[in-house]
Amino acid sequence: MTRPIGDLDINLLLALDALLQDQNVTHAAARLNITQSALSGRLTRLRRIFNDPLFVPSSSGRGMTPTSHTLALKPELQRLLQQLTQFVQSAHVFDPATSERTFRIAAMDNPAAILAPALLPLISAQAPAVRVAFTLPDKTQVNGQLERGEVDLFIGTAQDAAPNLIGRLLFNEEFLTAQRIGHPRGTGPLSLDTFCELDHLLISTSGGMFNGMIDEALADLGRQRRVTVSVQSYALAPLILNSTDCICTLPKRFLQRFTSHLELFTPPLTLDTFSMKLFWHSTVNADPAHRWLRSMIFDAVQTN
DNA sequence: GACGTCGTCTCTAATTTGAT
DNA sequence: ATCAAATTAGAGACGACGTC
Repeated sequence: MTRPIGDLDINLLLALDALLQDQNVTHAAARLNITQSALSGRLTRLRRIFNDPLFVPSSSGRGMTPTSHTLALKPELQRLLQQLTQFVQSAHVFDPATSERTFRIAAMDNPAAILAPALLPLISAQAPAVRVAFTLPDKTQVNGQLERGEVDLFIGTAQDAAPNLIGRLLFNEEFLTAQRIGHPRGTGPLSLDTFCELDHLLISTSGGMFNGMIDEALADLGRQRRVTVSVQSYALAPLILNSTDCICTLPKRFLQRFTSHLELFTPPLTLDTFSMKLFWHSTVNADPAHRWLRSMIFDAVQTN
């Protein structure tokens, strides 16, 4: 009965490989830089694991001859050792040109829309076989996903990230108001009165809400607006603005992607700015592949 | 988290065994 | 007698576990 592979360690595989090369315990031990006795002990353990003598004394009385079982193991052993060598090297080296790695970035479609157009050409130029998956973050799950390695990076605000994550500023963001080109109310900046009279589109990332930070800012001024459409996805906003008379107040960098269809102007009230940050877990901080991906993202932000 | 104890494993050096 | 492999004894390293 063969023993479970839990008894097997890499040193035993290296011993078997050395014995196959030298077919002599003393010479193989010298190759491995251990004593003949130590290699003899390893051979004993290999024999127990494989339930086979593996090597028998040569008829000449000098050296050991591999059994047919050992010779059958040889090609797979060499493949295994080659794969182990590559596995160890891959932990220290990341080659974008040959990597087929898939990176997962959790980001709302606002920062994804800002980053992806600049980021993806940078990545494909250096790493043609690398794949990137942008996923919508579940704020209750994303910290655990980062810790478990299910997500590589999270792009969001500090309030959405756990304090133990490593975070770096990507950009500071301010708000602009957008309306479709040809809007019946005319062009140019809005007065606060007109702003409050028009229909508004609101993006509710949690879904279904009709009030947000802008409504709170208006309330501080003793004013209110009318939100007639609430959507959960940023991607819908330009489409709806383009086909209705709604106006919408959204992050500047996002809206600037759609200036061919939308007219943008400064909102008629003071709104807080916010910081968009990149977050990752400390377990991947030194990972060469992660470092490369983070550098790509910071480069992409610079070009925005 | 630091520390001590215990059991297991692996090593070396010395010795034994077996083939020629 | 010589050479090579196997075995044995003892030492050290290491992990698991319990205690503080």
